[in-house]
Amino acid sequence: MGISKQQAAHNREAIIGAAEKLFREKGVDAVGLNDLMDAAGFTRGGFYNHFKSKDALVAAVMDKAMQEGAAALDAAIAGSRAKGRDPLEGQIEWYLSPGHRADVEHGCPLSGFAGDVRRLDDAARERYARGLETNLAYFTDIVAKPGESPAVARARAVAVFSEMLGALLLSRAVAVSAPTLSDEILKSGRRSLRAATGDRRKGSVQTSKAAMQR
Amino acid sequence: MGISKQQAAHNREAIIGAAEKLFREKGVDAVGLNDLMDAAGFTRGGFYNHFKSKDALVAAVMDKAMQEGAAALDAAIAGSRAKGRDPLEGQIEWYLSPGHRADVEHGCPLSGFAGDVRRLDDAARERYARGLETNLAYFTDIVAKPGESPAVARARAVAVFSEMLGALLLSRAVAVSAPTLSDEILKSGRRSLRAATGDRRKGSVQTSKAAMQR
DNA sequence: TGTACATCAGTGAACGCGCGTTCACTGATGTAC
DNA sequence: TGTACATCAGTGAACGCGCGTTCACTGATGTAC
Repeated sequence: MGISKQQAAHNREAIIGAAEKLFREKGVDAVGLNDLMDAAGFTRGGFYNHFKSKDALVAAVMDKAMQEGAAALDAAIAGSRAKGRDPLEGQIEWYLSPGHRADVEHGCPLSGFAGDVRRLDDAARERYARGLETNLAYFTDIVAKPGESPAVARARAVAVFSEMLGALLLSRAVAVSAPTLSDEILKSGRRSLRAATGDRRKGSVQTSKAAMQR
Repeated sequence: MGISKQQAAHNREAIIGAAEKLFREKGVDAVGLNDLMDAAGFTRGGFYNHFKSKDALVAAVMDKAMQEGAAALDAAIAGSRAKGRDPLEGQIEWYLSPGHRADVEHGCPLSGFAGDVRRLDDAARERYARGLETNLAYFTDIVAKPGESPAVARARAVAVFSEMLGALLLSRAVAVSAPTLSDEILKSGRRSLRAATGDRRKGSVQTSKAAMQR
């Protein structure tokens, strides 16, 4: 079964794609290479033509997830600005929505892998940390208030994102066993974050312009 | 090797204790019954004299962890009050401390199991949800401002705890690969929560109420 | 441009290993008389 | 109170299974001439 280089590269991406989906859904440990290769449409043995080991795949998956996450955030911010809406508000509404709670697969990778990272190997953990750093840079941008020092904006970005991620994780943790509580967590998070960031909008012309530049 | 009923009950607790430690540290999936029974000081086979299955053990461990967590929180609140200190501030300082970040084993079980819950079986998930509910009841108590409606206090409790848990999880996720960022997350969380709850003492009830309602 | 051959992605059986669980066995504990 | 026996916690070998990984093999692709 000879295969063109182009096709091979395409197949490699298919494996990473299938892995990302399964890893987020079931956890890295719980997904076997057998299931994985089946899902990607190949037989077990071919895996090692593409990756040195399962750990190497995990690192590649983390890379892809973080890159996609950053691209999605970037696009969402640009979209909000194009419509004259506040990007931070848009993020909060989406992040703490029932839709995002249900869609671990395509949602924020920082939340999707939050439970696993601590136990993954060095390469994967490093990529996660880099992804978080990128994410916080975006948030520093969109939480900034006019005249605020970068350090203060950054600190608020960290706090805001912590609350978003914490609420989403707790909400997901009890989504099946306590759906009412799960909804309540999302709702309280949305309200609290809206209140904590809402005063930013008054005079936000300056903000968004400044934010655009950096 | 006949054994007294008392000794047997004691041994059962030893298994649960060893399991709790290992589950939190390595994750439920990653701990085999072999390792587990070794750690508890017994041979593999005896496990099934005490538990129907690994899932049954997981539920028992979750029970114990949540019970201990609630007891510790209760004691900490009582301690703070006895010393005339603010229990919420005490909780925030402890929760977002480097010590708690490092001590997954004995720390807050809601954070320790946050990554695993979604994938555990019904019994374990239910106990986690009940533990979270208990925890939020305590927090509603300690975040409450004079004259505040219970619903508003509850919403703030959920938001405050979400931020605490999110910051702790993110901090732990990058503790090895990005220690500076990890420290920064704890620090920003402490500051943000102190600021958001500090006005409670000065009795500026009106302001915060208005802020929460919208 | 056409032929000969090396490359290498994909196959599927097999490897050793550790998993969760079962089992026959043991012997002190706890109970019935 | 003393004896006879059922109970059941702990033992350690064994079960089938799926894991991550290796391997010899295949055949179309890509390359050298």
